[in-house]
Amino acid sequence: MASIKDVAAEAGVSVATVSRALNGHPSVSEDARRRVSAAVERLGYRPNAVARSLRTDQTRTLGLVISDVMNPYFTELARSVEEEARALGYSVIIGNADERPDLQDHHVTTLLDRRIDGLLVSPTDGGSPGMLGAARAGTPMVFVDRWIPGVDVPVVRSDGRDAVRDLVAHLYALGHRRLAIIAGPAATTTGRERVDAFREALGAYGLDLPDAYIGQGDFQADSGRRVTEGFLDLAEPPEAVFAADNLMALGALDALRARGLRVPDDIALAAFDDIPWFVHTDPPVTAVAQPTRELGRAAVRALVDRIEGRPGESVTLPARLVVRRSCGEPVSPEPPQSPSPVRRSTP
Amino acid sequence: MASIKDVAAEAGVSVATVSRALNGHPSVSEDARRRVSAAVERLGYRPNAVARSLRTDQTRTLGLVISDVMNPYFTELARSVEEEARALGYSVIIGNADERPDLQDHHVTTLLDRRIDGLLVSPTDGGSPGMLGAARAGTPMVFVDRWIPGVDVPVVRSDGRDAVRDLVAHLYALGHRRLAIIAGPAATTTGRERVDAFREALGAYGLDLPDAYIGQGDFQADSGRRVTEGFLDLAEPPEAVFAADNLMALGALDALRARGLRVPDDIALAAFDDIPWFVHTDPPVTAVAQPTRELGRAAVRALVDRIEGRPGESVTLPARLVVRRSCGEPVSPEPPQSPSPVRRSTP
DNA sequence: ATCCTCCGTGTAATCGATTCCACGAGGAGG
DNA sequence: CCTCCTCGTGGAATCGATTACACGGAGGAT
Repeated sequence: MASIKDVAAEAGVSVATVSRALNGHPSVSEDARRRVSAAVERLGYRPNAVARSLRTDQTRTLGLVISDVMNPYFTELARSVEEEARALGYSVIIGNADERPDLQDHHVTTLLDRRIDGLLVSPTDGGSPGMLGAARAGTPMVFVDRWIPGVDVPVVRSDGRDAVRDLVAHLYALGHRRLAIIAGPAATTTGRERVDAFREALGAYGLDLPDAYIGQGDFQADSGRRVTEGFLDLAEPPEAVFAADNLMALGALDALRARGLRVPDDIALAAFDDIPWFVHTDPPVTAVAQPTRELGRAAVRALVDRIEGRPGESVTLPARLVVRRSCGEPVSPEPPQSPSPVRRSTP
Repeated sequence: MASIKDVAAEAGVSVATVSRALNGHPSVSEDARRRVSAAVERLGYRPNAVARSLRTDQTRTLGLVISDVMNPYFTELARSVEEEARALGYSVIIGNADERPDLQDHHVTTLLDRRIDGLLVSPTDGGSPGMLGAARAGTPMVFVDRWIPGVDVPVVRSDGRDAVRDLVAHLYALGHRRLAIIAGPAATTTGRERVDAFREALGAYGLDLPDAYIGQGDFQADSGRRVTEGFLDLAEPPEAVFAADNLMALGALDALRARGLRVPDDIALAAFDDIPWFVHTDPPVTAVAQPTRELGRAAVRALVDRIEGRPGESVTLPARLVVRRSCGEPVSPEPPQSPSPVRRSTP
């Protein structure tokens, strides 16, 4: 592979001039510029990004450590992150943690060793030593989707509280009273928040959320299956099940089908995170949709701000309820705008 | 960030000794080794992978340029690639080409600039200049899923011919005679092969595949929708539609639903590439399943073989038909093993 | 004519690792 | 006691870029 020296020799100038010509430095004569371009062309020269990174101490690369790539929500997030990063002149290296803290740590370490310019993380747990160390050491960092309380890092996420309230209103209107939730891991913020939002919304209707109706899942399909089976074995099974992510909803659907139960006639189902396939499941699944694309873009912008010395702010975007048929036939033809009886201030 | 010099100073030895100690070189005294470890520990030192790569001319990184990450098939492929690579001590940088040749080229170039050790590609088109150049220049490279004829690079893929024959047999047994296909881009091998396999299987039943029953798609949901609408507008619409990938099947499902058609009663549907969601669509979709995980692993092994100087062989794995309800009720309780009347030699 | 600026260019230091080569100490063998 | 190895170690070159600094020449001001 041709190096800058070869180009210099070919163009009959010094490496310094080649470098300057290539980087658009002003003080290079038109003549030199042309000869360099010609030499580059002839040799098929491409600058070695590794050498450049070593010298400049920047890789123009972002690390993205994601909880689970197989989850369509995160796939879409990853995609929008890459898009926005590319638009800003950065590459992205994705690490898939598979909801495993040890893998998450492995990726964080590897990315840091590669001297990425900044790190985007949706933490699997309360924070591995490697990650906390990086945050403390001042590596530009932004949490996306999930975050770790007490760590001073901008957070880009979506707030599902209103949408969950809309969902409970929707379920209530359809006559459901015994509502259960398949929760995510308590170690994650999204795991806890969604349960809290659900309980709070229930409270507004005078319903409570007994422990038996809180199933502990791990954001994977299998756990959705297992928890749902537990619900069905209860003396008084729930009338509606809310899965805290789309994969667990898939598992729940599996379990219900295995028992020969019909949705929504025998039991209602809703999910957090909307995905294209929910339109085509049997029945189409009512879900809380996050503005995934915007989340990814906002996260990248916040991170690049940090990298380039600007503040880099936290962003919270609202989620919204998408009503389909899995909780019962929609009551009215128009989508419920905000049917909750307990209004929040909405200026 | 602490460098090897800091470690050397802290341990009271030279940088050469630190390097040797860290890389398990034999001729380092037990004493020096201990002092280096202690210094590393105290400083929280991590070797700079960028500097190491520059010197050793290897990054221990693989590039994966994928046609479309949002396609669950490719997501799973990417995941298994990363897993196997990690097991072999490599990292993976994924580039999403989004079925766009220009983006594919962008990623290939970027990855090459970063001096990745090897490249895994599922080409979007007939081969962009950058990619062909890399192949010619001797960059270790392996094609996965799709390939480019005439380029001397190992190919890891799955052969759907038998499975497509099984599918046609299945459709025939259910009484369908007018069979159409939503094809992938003719520029891709998988796009062409699946049509060829389909036509060949049809031939075995004395059926032919008129041009009107070959819809030109691009492996994206929208094209599946569009092509399906075209089929339905025909004077004699097909009785069964075979989508050459899962996303186009999703689009087809959309279009059918929009027209108020029932699957499989009004029209049958099948897809290439099986995904978890097909179990839960309405109706569950009959599909040709590729051994995706094995494909990813085999591809990485072939590539690493090349990188490390071993031959690196092409691999072709068989796909298999998974019958569900979207083509009609399965005729027999047992899965069709190979119901095709035209037997191939199967020793 | 002299001095000062500015412009274009080249030389060389630098980034953080790996690794070739040389060197001194110590042990074995003659 | 001398020579020859072996072992552990350090000095310095090297990878391919960027960039501070120096320098020569041209042109303008005095």
